[in-house]
Amino acid sequence: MRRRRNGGRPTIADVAKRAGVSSITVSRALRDPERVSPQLRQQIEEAVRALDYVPDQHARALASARTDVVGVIIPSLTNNVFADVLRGIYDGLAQTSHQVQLGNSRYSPIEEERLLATFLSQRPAALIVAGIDQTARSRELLENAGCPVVQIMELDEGPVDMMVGFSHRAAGHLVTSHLVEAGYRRIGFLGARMDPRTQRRLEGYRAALMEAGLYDPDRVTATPTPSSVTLGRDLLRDLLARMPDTDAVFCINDDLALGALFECQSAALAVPDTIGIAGFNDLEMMAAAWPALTSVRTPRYEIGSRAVQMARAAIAGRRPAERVVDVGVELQVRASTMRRGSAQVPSQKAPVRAI
Amino acid sequence: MRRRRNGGRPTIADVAKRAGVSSITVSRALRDPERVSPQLRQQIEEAVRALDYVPDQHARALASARTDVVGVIIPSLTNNVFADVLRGIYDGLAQTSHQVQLGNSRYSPIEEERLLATFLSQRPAALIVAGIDQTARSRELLENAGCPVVQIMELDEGPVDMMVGFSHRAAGHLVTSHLVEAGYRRIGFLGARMDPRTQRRLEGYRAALMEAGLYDPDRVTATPTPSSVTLGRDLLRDLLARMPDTDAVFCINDDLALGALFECQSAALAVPDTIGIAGFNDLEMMAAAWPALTSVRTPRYEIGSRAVQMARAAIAGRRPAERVVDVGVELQVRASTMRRGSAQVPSQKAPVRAI
DNA sequence: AGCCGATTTGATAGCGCTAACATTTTTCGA
DNA sequence: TCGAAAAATGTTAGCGCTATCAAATCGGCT
Repeated sequence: MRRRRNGGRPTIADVAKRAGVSSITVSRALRDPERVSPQLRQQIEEAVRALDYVPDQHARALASARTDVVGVIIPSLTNNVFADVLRGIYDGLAQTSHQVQLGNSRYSPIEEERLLATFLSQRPAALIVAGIDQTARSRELLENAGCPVVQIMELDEGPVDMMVGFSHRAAGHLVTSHLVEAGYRRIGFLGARMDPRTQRRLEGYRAALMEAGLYDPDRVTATPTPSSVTLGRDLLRDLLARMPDTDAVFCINDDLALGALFECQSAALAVPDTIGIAGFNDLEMMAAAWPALTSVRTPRYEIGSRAVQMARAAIAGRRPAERVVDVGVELQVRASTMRRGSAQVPSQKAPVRAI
Repeated sequence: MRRRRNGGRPTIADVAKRAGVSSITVSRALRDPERVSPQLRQQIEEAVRALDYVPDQHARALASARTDVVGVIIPSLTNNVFADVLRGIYDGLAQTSHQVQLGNSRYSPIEEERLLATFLSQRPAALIVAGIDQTARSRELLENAGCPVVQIMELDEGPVDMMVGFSHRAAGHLVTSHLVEAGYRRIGFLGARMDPRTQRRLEGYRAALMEAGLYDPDRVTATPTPSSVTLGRDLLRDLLARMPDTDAVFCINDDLALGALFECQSAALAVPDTIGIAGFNDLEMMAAAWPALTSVRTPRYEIGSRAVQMARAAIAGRRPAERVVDVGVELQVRASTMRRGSAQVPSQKAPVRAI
């Protein structure tokens, strides 16, 4: 008596025998029910239920050189932004037969390249990767991936395949313009990590201030250090030490903005009157802060679910017509940039959309 | 000419031919180098390098009924706590041949059970699951998993296999006792989500106040709603409306604590003098807040990396002697609970360890 | 030298599934 | 009613790897 290696689980042959058909018919009934007569289909379904049959992913992958795995490569696991994106991805894939293979590149293009190579060796059904700043080799790997590829978080003319995101440059421009319109004139910049997306927000900031004739490079405070609330405090303190007349700051993300707020509180600087503060991403806490903090709402969950949606369509052979999707952003103006006596006080009810 | 299904990638047979050995020897050289003579081993390594050979995971899984996949089931992707744990897990597995299969149970035991069944059908090398409150069927699945199982986040007498975490009850007791010692007498509780771990922190709170003769069930404010900073504000507002003389709150997590702080700021209640605030987890922002917020440091990253470490040891057949590891917690006393004129002001340099 | 056990290497036979082609059955227009 | 095309089902042959057992080689000891 041969011992089964798989621990006694029923195989497709068991189902076939019980349903009185050949195993290939079972395979078809499972994979492509349309191609099997209703009669047999029902018998097979019954047998599957009776035996509690679960197909073996590995055998399928080996035989068909295809898998149901969607590879996802993001630069950080702890960044709330990517957590939301991930949630969108997982939710989008929850009721399907797809599984997620998650890779953390830790903001390293080299690590990203390594992960990409590993993932591709497993012939994924699709790939979702963050950003557009892959190494040349990564780009090459993606182009020859042989599966749908969705780049997320950003917007660009030349996607490898598909793309969902928004323009960080435009978003940076949007916030900064708002600060100008709110009456601030000596607007600083607080940046951390300074990954490519952050750089583009800085570009938007710079452009907006140039247009307004208010740009002063000395007000840009940026560090490669990973972002944190504490860092937000430190950066604002530094900036104010160097440029004490700074009357507003655009913070590259909400953690820095929260840190800036705490720093103002500890230094007894009135927000928004002495200093205006704007963040980026509009995490949930921004609306709850006191004063509530202005930010830019980025549709992170939506990016994840749209990416999955596009990937699934492409897997099914129905590549979407629009290969680059701009999900846009919305400026959420709150108390932290509503200066007393400022002429322009946008309504909180009417968020401004970028692009 | 037969076309290869795998897209021209070299197989173990190609490596074998090039190295002048049989394929089984290559297999052994890769899996268990000790069992192959140094001579052949070197030839094989060279061939692997020359051909850029990467083993096919699926073929291996099919042939050996084993995989390198570590299944991880957590209740939330967006909760910072689990993000840190995950990072520990990914880092611990980064330089190995293991891969992570991540499942999000969304705090639903039923969903957890479903995920467990799916994961097990793929014969993982090990499983890491959050919590100890599995359904009976889940528990049964875990007990017959046929692979190492590590339960994380909590502590319990009866682990399925191995366990890494800390006592939430003891931690809740620790913070609450601190509030008592700091001179607070009408100490409220703010809770959200109220999953099993949260419940146990509440138990600790209750026990500590009972011991001090200060327990008042009316000061417990808990809701099944998922936690958020805004919710922290709302809960504190509710509590103060009902029990205006409340002089401190233990918040089930740092988001609620931050919300409580903002609520106090907006209502012009002095922290820590009028109201003391303590949180849980000690996220990075707690130290940066103004005033800095007292919290309990939970070693989340460490839980992830220890879990991986134990799982790997067990996979290698060296099950650790200690099957239940208590990573402990540390009370971080900060300004938010340092009442002016209070006799007892613990030094920030000497955190208190629970258990 | 000769023998035994240990070590190293190889041949064979699948693991559970599906691609590719073969065969049978059904459908339907002329 | 017949025949050709379409639809449904089956047969065969692997996918790339490893478990299992068999064979060859080696070292040490009498």
